[in-house]
Amino acid sequence: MTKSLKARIPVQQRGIETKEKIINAAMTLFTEKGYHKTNAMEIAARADIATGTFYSYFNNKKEVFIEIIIRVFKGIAENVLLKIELKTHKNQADNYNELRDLLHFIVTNILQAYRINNRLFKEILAMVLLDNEIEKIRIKEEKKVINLIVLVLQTYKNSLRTADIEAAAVILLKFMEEMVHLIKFGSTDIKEKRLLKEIEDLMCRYLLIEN
Amino acid sequence: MTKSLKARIPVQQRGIETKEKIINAAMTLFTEKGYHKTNAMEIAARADIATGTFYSYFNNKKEVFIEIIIRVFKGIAENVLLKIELKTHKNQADNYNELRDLLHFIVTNILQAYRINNRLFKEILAMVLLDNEIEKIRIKEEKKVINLIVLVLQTYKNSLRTADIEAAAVILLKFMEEMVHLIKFGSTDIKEKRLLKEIEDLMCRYLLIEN
Amino acid sequence: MTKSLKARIPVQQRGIETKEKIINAAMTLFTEKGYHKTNAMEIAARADIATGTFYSYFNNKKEVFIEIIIRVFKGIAENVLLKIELKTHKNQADNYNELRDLLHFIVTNILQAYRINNRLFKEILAMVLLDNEIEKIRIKEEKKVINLIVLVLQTYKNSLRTADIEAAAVILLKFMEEMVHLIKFGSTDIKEKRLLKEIEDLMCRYLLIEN
Amino acid sequence: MTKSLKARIPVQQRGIETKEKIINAAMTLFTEKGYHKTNAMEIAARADIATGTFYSYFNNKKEVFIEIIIRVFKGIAENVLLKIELKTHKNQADNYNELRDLLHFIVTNILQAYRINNRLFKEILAMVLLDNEIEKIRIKEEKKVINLIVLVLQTYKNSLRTADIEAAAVILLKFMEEMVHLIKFGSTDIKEKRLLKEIEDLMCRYLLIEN
DNA sequence: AATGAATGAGAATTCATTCAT
DNA sequence: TATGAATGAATTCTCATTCAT
Repeated sequence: MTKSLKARIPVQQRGIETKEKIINAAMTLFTEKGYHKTNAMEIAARADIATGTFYSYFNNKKEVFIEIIIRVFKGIAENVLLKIELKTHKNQADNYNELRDLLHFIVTNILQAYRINNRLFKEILAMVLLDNEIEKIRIKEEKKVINLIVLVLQTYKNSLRTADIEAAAVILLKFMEEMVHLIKFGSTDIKEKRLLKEIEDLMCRYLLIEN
Repeated sequence: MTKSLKARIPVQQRGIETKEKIINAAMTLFTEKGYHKTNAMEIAARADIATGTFYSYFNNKKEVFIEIIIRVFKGIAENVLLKIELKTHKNQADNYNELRDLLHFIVTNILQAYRINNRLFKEILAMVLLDNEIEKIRIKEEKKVINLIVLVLQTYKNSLRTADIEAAAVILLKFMEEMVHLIKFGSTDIKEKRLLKEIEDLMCRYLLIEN
Repeated sequence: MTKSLKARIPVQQRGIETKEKIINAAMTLFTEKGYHKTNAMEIAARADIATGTFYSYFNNKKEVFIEIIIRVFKGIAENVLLKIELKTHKNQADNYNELRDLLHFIVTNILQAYRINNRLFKEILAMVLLDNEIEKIRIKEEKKVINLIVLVLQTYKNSLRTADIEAAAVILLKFMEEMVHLIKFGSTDIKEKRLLKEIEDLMCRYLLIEN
Repeated sequence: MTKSLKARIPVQQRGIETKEKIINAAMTLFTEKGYHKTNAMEIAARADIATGTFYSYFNNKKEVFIEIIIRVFKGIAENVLLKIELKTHKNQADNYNELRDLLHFIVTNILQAYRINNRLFKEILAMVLLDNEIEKIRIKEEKKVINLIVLVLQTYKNSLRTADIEAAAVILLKFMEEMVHLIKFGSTDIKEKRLLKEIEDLMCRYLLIEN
């Protein structure tokens, strides 16, 4: 805790590059062998720096992982949420088909954004479960997304079957997350297309008033 | 593989009791401080046996954890699935209200069965993500549940909106799992009652033909 | 194989000295109490370094022993073979007495080179028998010596009774080795002088044409 | 030492059979995986008895090995020495050819007697080097053989070039031992036939007066 | 006598982190 | 600031032997 003051915040170009090298090396190794089986010396070796240098930039292994996790979360957020926001604002009509379109667009974009390696992603999910600090980061990021979903849903208020928008937002987010994991990393034999159809049907039937 | 032959299979009553003591001690410690922060010597100490004795019954810490995980899975399965099966067969009419009742019954029972400690459960979920061997066990258990869900859904075929029962079963299971985690261990401020209402609504609207 | 990459190759003077300290400490302990009864922690303690430091330079106890064995082999080779080579090239006449002189010179020099401690030597011999990797090193070194003996014998071709120089070289090497062990570490009561006389007689009678 | 009183000496047929089972199991395992890598529990398991039973018959692992070593030594002695003794006494003439015949007979018989498995034999040789107790047993057995060789040589006194029969006996025994190891377990590419010719030549030239 | 469960000291090894140069 | 050497507590795992039944 007090220690965290120690880690250097690079200002010079060289320092920034070194930090970047460390993060990339760590990411490669976490992907290859997992977080727990990677150690600081290896990361340093892979980044082509001395062990001591590693500890100039990060106080410990976990800090690098947190940095990576934040980037992954941010990466997905930036790629997906932004697009959704834009799409939403362009698409103000509130009839069934257009909303169905929007939901399709969202699911498709999330799936596209999950370009992350299976192994690394599992490591991140596990770490979220095992480490309180990282769990908090996840919750914080999640809150942002939930807020956005609430906003989007409110835009279409009149077409919604559901009154409790907050609860619906949480449930929808969790559902979509789980579905992305199922499609991307799941063990089912069912083809993506079939799953996607049911997923969209489920969301539409739950959310939208049909005529 | 070859090593696994080493683990002793107790024949005497005394040995069976010792193995049980080890499993209980391990479960307590995994719950208290997590799997990764518990070591074999501690488990032995808590079980009031020698370190060597631990290694007579299990080749390593992971093996005890697998034993515990299997028991947890089995425990949930036996407590929930059985009830569902019984309920299903008693309730053959296929009108909307009765099916809604059944879904309510299922969700309620799953929630009741998840009496497991938060910490231990997170450790198990993390382990499923991190360890292939344990992932396989999970997948195997999951397949059984999916098959049961398929059976139940087929019983109510005529009342279902959904044609693709297999896909629906997988999606429903994942959804319910995630919702249980959300309610039991989630970080949302939304009260259980509100969430439950939306969860049931979602499932009914997705599955059932309304009149 | 993959693991062997782990062992640090010292670049700084300090590291080189540490490695040397470890080898010396190990040699002392193997001599004092034997290889099997010495453990890595003891070696580290004797070398005045931390246990971990030992494992920075060697992956395990065996690796230090291999290093020592190679040095012992090389030590004998350098001390003996070189002298023999020099002597051989100075001594080109091929009459009986000069050859007898040469054989005497060789045996005497080998005996002098075996200044190694009895205990350590037995440990090495045992290890050659027990460990394939070390056996291979021995065989490799032996091949070099046999080649040299073949060369020496060929120089004196005309004076030899034996046509099959390769077979003779192998047999002579094994014989000399065994005789050195007998004299240095053997349990016989017979005095070195008597043994040496017979050993030289044997070699001369076997090898040389008498007039 | 005091403990040795504990080991049961079986008198009943059943006990004798159990002891025999243990020795056979140990021999198999020492052959398969070496002495050091075999443990008491494994031996018991292979012999189909309980661990405790093992310790009723032997005070420790080494005792079984000693028993095996003695049997191996005795086995070679009985198969070889006896034959040599008989042959010697039948063959009293002392001319060159008959002695050469005898030497050939001896070498051939020793080679035949070494039917022992390579691995086990190396283990025994290593143990002789590493363990004083076992070394003593070897020395004792060797003394017997040396005495027999002395006796045989004295029988042919008049045909011998060598005056120092004791020294010659020791040297010859060591030489023959080494040659058997070379032929049986050695790493040379040279064919047995070539080696045997040189070995016999060597012994004859060393020992016998030629005309 | 036989069984197999239990012991526990001890060995090998790792690695996050600090420190001397 | 960078390097890489050093630390040493912590952990896993083994196995000869004893003991309770």
